[in-house]
Amino acid sequence: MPTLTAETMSAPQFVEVALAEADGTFHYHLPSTWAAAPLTPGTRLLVPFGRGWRLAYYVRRVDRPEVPETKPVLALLDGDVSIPSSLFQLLHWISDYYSAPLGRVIKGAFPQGSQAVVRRRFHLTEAAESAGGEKKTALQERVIAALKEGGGLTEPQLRKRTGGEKLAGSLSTLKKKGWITEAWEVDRPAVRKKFRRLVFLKSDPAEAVSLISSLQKRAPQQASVLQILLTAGGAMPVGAFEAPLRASLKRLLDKGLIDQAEEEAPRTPMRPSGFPLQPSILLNPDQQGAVEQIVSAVEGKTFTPFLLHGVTGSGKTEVYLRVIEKALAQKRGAIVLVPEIALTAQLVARFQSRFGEAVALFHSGLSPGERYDEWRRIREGKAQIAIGVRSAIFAPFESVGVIIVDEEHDSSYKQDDGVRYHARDTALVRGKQSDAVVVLGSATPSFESFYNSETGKYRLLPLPGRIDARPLPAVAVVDLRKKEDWVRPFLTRPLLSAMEKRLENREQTLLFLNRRGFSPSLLCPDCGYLPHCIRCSVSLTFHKKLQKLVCHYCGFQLAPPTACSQCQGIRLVHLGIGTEQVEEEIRQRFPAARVARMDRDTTQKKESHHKILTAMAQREIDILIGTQMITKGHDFPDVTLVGVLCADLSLHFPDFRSSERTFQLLAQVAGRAGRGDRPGEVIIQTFQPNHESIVAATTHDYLGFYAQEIAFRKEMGYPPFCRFTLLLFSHSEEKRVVDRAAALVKEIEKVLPPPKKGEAERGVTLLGPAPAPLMRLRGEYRYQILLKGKDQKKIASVLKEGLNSWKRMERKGVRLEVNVDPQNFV
DNA sequence: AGCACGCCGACT
DNA sequence: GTCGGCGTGCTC
Ligand SMILES: [Zn+2]
Ligand SMILES: [Zn+2]
Repeated sequence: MPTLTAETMSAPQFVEVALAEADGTFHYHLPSTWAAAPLTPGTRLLVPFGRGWRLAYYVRRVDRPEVPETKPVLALLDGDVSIPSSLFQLLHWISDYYSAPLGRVIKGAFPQGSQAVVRRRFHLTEAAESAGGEKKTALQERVIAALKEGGGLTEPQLRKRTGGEKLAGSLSTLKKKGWITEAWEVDRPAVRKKFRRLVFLKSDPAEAVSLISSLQKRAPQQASVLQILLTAGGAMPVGAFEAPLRASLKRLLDKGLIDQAEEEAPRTPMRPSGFPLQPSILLNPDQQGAVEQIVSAVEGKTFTPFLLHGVTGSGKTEVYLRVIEKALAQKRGAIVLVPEIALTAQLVARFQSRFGEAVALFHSGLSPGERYDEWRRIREGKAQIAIGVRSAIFAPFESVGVIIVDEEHDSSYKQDDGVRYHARDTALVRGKQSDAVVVLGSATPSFESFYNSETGKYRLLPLPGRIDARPLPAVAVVDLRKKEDWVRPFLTRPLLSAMEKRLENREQTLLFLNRRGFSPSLLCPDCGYLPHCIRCSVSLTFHKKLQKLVCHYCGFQLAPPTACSQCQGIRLVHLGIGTEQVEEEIRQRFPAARVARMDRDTTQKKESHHKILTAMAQREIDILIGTQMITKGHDFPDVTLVGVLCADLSLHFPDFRSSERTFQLLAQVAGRAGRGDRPGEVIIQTFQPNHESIVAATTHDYLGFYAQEIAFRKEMGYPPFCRFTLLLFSHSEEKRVVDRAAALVKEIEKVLPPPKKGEAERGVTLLGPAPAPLMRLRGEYRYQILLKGKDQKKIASVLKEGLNSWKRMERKGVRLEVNVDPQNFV
């Protein structure tokens, strides 16, 4: 490997790069011929690393490397995509704030699969042929056999052919013995531009016409091909010609009468169809006021955060559309973030009917190719609006004018593994970095956001009225403690009679239960035993259709036992209820009704989700039962009754936000009732009819609920009055986890800032270690510690020191994950 | 991620 | 004694 030092050559160029596979950054020198290479941050490079090659991301130039000897960058691996510099700034912030390796953050900002693949290929050596007699393990034998048969193979290819999960060991042994060699290679990305062949006329239309008539007799098919081409405007993709004409096409090409070329054929996500065009509606005064304020901020091109607080049906979307128009007029991009389950065809149709091709779409249903093409449409300036889920915050605009975060309170904006960023908070930072306007919209804003609007950090824009002044639905509470009202499990007299009325009137009912499956556990009443997951500390959910007990955390499945495994009792009973059981009960109760269920189990297939929604819209369903999924994003004008079967479920989460979440959920569900011209009714069943979340939901009183809860948060010193960072330790041996967590706590305690003068509490306090609410997951024990403080900067510095200690400490294989601003404490 | 190195208990 | 698995640190 040619290396050089600062002394051996004149003015070498040094660069800092980040890798997705190794934390930190590394320094290399550029080949001297590249000195003027225009590198932009995020540019992908091939570098030597250890004994192999890696893909690396260019970060910046450095005057002087940190290490005495640097290796040279080998090649530029940039394909058709690059990251705009304004976005790179944001990636830096994410890496820093969420304490995630920069390389991994950068990797996540590129469309998946669009990167060149750097890997090694193994070959058999001569020595291996002559070393037949030496002893080898079975896996090693299989590797050799596979290589003998298949020539050079990559690791995934070998894995497939040998069935070996743990190949690494065998490969390195074989390599050491000199029986196999490896060669590094760079392969083209799996996701690439798609091309199609285009044929076109070489002559102008007049000449073509005379050509056609001259061919008419001798070669009528060729003439008709030319005619088709002429009619199509002179050019057409080969694929658009019917098969019988292809031969004539080829003859024309051979004769040189027409020509062909390759053209990119962009893959576009399915466009929703069948929705009525919504004309630009007249704004009510509140909407008008909101639009004016936001638009003037957009014109000012300064970072301005707004909180648009409007109940469901208050016309937030129309406000968004107007604001986006303004940003586009300024030649700046717009990003619209929407929670996954709210990103419906209905919403997309609305944006596309207004903005057409300018809309690029990002959601989990796209193929990698579609995602890549949509990404490039934005990068190349062909699309100005990115609408999508969490990761759409990385839309590669050079310049963003407005970022909208719809349903900003939704917890799906927080990524819960890997780089644990919060898209709403990231949106605010991107807005600040780009001098853009950020609009957070919600009917039930997160307390953090509403608090920020009270302190003046955000500008509050209330939309108090519903369009057409439709009243909010009447909400009734049914006390589940009154067992005399129970007709069937979780189906009470008041709810059933309200449903009967809807069936008579040919109106629709939504039943909401936040729990899928048939029953959340089986119980042996003789000994109290509940079947648990073998790898997680949760009971197994019974799925009737599947005839399996399923772990909702790790997917473990078990055939349902016929007898108790502890006492052999055979009277196993279902404890609690899930949507599957509700569906069964409802079908029995209302045999004539058309019943459907929408939850993760019934929407596995790609189009099933859409099918249910369409059936619902066309009134082919009388009663729809579902989980969270039914609560967002669709207008069902004929739903006049919403039943919440058990409102308590979300109250039991081990989380200081559980009251807030429950209220938000209930408000959201209630918003599904009465969106047409008929008034809606909501029935909430609960064991805690006096709980503040439920009381507030019955009166649609966000402000009252907020006032009460925020006082409680203040008293307890919970967010928004403090910040949290959660550290999660995990390992299959419980005592190691406990021990290592305690050891780190000891280290962290040394660096906690002292209390301010006159205050009892330190600037950052540490809670734990304590078992995580889900103490075991996939066979690993989990303990956590929580850092708490008013000043995020202080928490961050404690965290940094803590992580430094962790790096130096004995870790005994225990994993540590950092979760800044955790939303999910399980 | 992949590799080398050092440590420690097991075993020819 | 030395083999092998585990844990740790390093890769520019
Ligand atoms: Zn039993
Ligand atoms: Zn499990």
